[in-house]
Amino acid sequence: MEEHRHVTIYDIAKRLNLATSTISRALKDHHTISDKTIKKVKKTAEEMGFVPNTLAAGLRGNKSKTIGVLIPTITQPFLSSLISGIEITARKSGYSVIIMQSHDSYEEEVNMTKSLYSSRVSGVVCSLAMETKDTSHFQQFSNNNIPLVFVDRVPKDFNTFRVVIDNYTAGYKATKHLIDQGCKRIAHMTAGAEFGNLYNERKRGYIDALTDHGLPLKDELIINLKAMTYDAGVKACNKLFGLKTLPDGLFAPGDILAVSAVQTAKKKGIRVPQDFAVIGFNNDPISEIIEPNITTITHPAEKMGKAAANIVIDTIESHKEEEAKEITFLNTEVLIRESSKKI
Amino acid sequence: MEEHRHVTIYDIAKRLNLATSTISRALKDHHTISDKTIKKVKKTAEEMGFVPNTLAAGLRGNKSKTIGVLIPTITQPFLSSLISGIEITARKSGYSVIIMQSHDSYEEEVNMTKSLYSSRVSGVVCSLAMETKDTSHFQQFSNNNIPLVFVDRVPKDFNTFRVVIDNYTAGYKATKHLIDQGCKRIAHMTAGAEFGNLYNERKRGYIDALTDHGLPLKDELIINLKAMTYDAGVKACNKLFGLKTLPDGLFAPGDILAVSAVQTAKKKGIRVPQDFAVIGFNNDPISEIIEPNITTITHPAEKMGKAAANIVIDTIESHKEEEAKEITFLNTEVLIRESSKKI
DNA sequence: AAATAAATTGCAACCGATTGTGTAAAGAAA
DNA sequence: TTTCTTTACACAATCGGTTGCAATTTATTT
Repeated sequence: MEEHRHVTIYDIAKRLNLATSTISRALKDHHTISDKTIKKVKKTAEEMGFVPNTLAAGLRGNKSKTIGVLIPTITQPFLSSLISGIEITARKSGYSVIIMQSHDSYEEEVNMTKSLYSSRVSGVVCSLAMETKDTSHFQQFSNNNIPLVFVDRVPKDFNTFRVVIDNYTAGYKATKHLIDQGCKRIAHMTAGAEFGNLYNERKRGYIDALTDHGLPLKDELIINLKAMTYDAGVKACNKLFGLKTLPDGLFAPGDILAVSAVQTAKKKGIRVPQDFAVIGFNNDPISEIIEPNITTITHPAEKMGKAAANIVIDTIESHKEEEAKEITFLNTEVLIRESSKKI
Repeated sequence: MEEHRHVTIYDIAKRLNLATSTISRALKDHHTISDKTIKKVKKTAEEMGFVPNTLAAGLRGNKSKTIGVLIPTITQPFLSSLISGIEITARKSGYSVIIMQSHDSYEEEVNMTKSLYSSRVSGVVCSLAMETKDTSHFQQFSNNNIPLVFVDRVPKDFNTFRVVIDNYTAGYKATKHLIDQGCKRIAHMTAGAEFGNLYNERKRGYIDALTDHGLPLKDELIINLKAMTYDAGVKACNKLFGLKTLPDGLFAPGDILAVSAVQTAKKKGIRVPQDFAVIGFNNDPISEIIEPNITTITHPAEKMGKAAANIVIDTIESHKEEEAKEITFLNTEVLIRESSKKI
């Protein structure tokens, strides 16, 4: 195999008897270069098969036209859609996307922030690992003017951009929907106190909705899960279905949990939605395939990705030093399907 | 906000009164540097908050410790698992992963290969876009000694590494399984002639299995789909269920199609598996959640990703010029669940 | 103690694009 | 024709690690 050497602007310069600076400028339509030269340079570059070396450009400018994405895992519908949104938006503006999975480990997350910084990413989009309770490892980005956007699972005490849904309101709406359907004993699953306070917020919404509508809050109906998995959901349901008085509704803060509930109920002969109305969260693909279809709260994953990427890019390209680090709230909706339709 | 300046090896060198070359070598435990110096340098680097600039290193060495991943889309269980495998393996060896989605567009794919080349990725893992019929845009990698591995949807006439499953055998096994269950009229869905000959292979397996077991091959039982979507599956099933003699089995080359078949059958009052046995492909999460559970062919996505990444990394680090570009076959299995159990 | 070998560290070019500043050429105004 | 502008391009430093080779110091041998 012949060792082709990469074609550089030096090669073009030599061929055309021009300076490399002229080549560089001509290739990006700099106004100080004549049209004639620009045309000539571009043509020659094309002919010679020139492909710019972004490493060199990045080194010089100390930025790489790259967005780092740091998330717990990509094999999860919500997160892969999120990434998809980021990638599509980034690409439109000529940015590449580097992906790293923390697998919900704090230690990995810390290492990965170092890697990303080391790669001189132009910006970072992150959804925090479950384990993370301290975000000082993100300080290096803020300190060096690298835009940082947290998505979905965000820290509460860190001054950066955030793209989220209003989990409190979503939780409230979900619960209210069940109440509207006539449910009186609505169960809820949640995750233990966590740093990114997403499940706590949903739970707050649940509690307030109950209270506002004169329903009692029963501890036995709130199940704390360690993991948001199918099996954990089944276990929780078995506990619920073991109560003296059964619940007549469930607000599950994740579709996979809702699915496990629907199926566990079926097995016990509990009819969904007649005896037991279920609402999930996320609008995962499975929620509209399972039978009965699951009523859920939409979670605009791809939109959130696009929004996050746009914030990163805008911040980079606006060159503003001190920026207002706003929180972007995206809208969620109750997507009514069969699993909750009592009326 | 104060503009922190990145700490460089020059800063460390100045502080310790050493040459930058010494710093550089000390940081990577070069044998010509004394232990004392190494320790001193590392300690100072740590104190000063030094983070190596991989762009600079990459520029010098003309490689970026980055693996480019070019796939149709990441929001698909098989592909996101594939990426996950790549990312995990890459990371272990200190490589980053850049993701790009072609969205099955040939034009996008071409542009993305340019981007990847421009970023001087150390290697590339790719699953071809549906539209792609010509792979000359990948030549730039081969020409420049950048390892290229195709996964799953691979070209047949391009001399590179490939990581695949044996689709023919898988198709054969799937069909054989239905035959073993007593099916006599087995339907099949497939995709029109495509470049990455994956569905054709599965179909070949289907045909040979029928033939080998003395079953007639009926054109009416083979449905050609344009897209492998739920809706396309429903439509195809309606066609099947409109035949004078109904099929008693279906080999769907994707779980989503199998799901659509199971549900369509249910609606028509056709019992699965008693009247109609179904086997899918991929072992997508949904296949074990839907009721009845779907018998499927395992498709080791994460393993394939790991294998592909390992090939890339091994090739880079072995520095071999002329390498045998083998095809790696990963194993698939029939995962028997309820949707096919007639006996 | 002299000489040779071995262990350390320094020097400087290099990767390739970018960009501030300087200069020559061409055109306009005086 | 001379001077002042523009216009078009060249020079050279720069980004920050890496690495071949030279130089210096230290250790070992005779």
